[in-house]
Amino acid sequence: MSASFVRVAFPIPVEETFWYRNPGFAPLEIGMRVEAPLGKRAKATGYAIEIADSVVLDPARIREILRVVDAEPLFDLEMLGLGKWLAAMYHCSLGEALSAMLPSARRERQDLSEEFDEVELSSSPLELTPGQRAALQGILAEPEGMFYLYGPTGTGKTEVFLQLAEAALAKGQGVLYLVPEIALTRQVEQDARRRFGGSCAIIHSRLTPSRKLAEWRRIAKKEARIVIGARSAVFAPIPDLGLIIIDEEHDTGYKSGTTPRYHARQVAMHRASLAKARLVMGSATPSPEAWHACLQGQIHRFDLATRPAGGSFPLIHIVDMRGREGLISDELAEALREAKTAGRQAILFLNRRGFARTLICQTCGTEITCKHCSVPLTYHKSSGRLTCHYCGYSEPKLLACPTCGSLDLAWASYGTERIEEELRERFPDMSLARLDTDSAGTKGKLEETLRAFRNGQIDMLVGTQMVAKGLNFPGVRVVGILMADQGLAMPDFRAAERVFSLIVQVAGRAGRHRPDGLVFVQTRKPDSPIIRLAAAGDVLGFLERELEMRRHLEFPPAGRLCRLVFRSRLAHDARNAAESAAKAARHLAEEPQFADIEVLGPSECPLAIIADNHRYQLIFRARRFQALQHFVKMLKPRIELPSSVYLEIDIDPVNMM
DNA sequence: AGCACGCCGACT
DNA sequence: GTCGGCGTGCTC
Repeated sequence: MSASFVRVAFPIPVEETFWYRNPGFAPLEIGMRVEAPLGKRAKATGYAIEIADSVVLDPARIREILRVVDAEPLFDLEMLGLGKWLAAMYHCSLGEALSAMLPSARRERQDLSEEFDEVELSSSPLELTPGQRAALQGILAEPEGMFYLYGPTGTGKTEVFLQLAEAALAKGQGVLYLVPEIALTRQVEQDARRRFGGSCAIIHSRLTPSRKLAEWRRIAKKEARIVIGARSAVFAPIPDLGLIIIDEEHDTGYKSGTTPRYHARQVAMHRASLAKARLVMGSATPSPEAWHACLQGQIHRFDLATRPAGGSFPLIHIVDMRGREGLISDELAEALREAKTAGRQAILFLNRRGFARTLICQTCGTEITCKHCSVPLTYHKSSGRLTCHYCGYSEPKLLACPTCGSLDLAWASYGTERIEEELRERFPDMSLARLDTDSAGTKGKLEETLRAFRNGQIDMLVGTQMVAKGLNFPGVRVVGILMADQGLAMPDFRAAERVFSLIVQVAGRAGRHRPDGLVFVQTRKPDSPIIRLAAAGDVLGFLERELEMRRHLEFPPAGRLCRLVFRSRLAHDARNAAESAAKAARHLAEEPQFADIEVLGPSECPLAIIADNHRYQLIFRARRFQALQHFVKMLKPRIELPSSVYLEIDIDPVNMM
């Protein structure tokens, strides 16, 4: 029997895959990981993607694999196909694609003991509103396709999702339930566990690798039939997939920020269509992309309008903060006191953590910025340091301006820490907790804060986006949105979309169970159409306006974008590479087949330096996605990069900074 | 990516 | 005179 050969894809930014001889110490199948020498590296872990008895390659060049990592394959041919699709779609290597899809544990987990907490299977399906019933029946009437549940917070999308899941499970189908971030898996997990017991699996990137692999195996073996997870769970190996749910569809957490920069919604669409499964998305503030697809008839939309828990939509006031001192308006302060008197609670939202966004020299105007990134440092009073929210660099608080030596340094704007302090001074009799990534710290503390707030032991919760998403607190009457226009001025065409959905989502925290919610939108831009539409809860108005603007500018969904970022320690290298790539791109775009392609740039990225890397960008815009993809594919080998420059390719970029 | 080779500055 | 900086080139 001749020695067999195995083709291996490595998670490196290189298109090629590599053949090795298999000495045959352990059984080897496609889908297993192997260790092998690679170039000057003694060993690297890659994925077996093909096995053959012979190869057309100089035998002298072929090396042997060192070890087979897995006892059972991690992926089958179907998943391999998905990996190839992912690599082609997002212009990365197959190994990089597989590495993003698969768990990375070095060894199989031995003990599966702590798997299940005892759960009572008490909760049964709830009575549905007419809107919920129409959606459920409408979706179940179609064997496959894409659907959207559009409805304000509290109108019971989750219950429809759960009943759809129940119907799929009853037919023996697997279910994938995606949520935008890890913090939200717990709530859905509890609901689903109560309803479906041990057939749930949880997948997200903060599981330990061995735990993740154990969940992966349970899913592949059909021991778990409903998978709940954040972005990466979209790759879970669910046999007979019948339903994919995307909760909070508009959330940017579904877009990966590292190579491959995939969008879980895009992957889910692809998987659903391959598996002939239903894809059901939902949000109170749909993304313009999804809304456009609804209008085009690609997605079938159902509207939910009433709150089953008996709440009603809150009364929203815009508070003009121009010419006012301090951060809490008198109107809001009064409402906070009234809520306290009535035994109710309040949430204050500010989308910036820390104490203050940097120091500004009052004499020369110098802003204290990060040494390694082109962003202002944020002062954290708890640590007494100025910290960079991009690279983590921090330094002690300065006493004098580094430019002119002036001692007259002042805080520019606020963060949640500073609000917390101001509120403690102003409302000494009220209890207060802060919720952001700094205060969350350990997992236990976050959950303790949330529990205490839910039980009414805390009067006010101050926080960043973390308070905005998915959390359901029955006692909340008042919501204050501080500096609501913050983020609108960002040089990013999605800035309006983000500010709008945040305001609407935060406002939705008020009065979910009682019809007396009060929301204060504090802003220095009370006339901004975005703020006005958000305060009016006019989601349709916003989407109409936004889609009109996107059409006008040919931004997504009217056109599609691809963004190339060239980064290097050396500014001129990054710049030169971007410029020569732009030249090559413009040359290629002259071909008739690429008449649709527009080349924008190169230009410095809005965040010109991150962690000492200088960044230049090039943007391609096209109406036809196929043409754009083909263009990037043709262009890539024509881009010459010095090894000091790294190129990031971002299809449908979400973060334009 | 990661690892070694290779050619120019400050040290025992 | 070397130690070591990180630019460069390659990976079955």
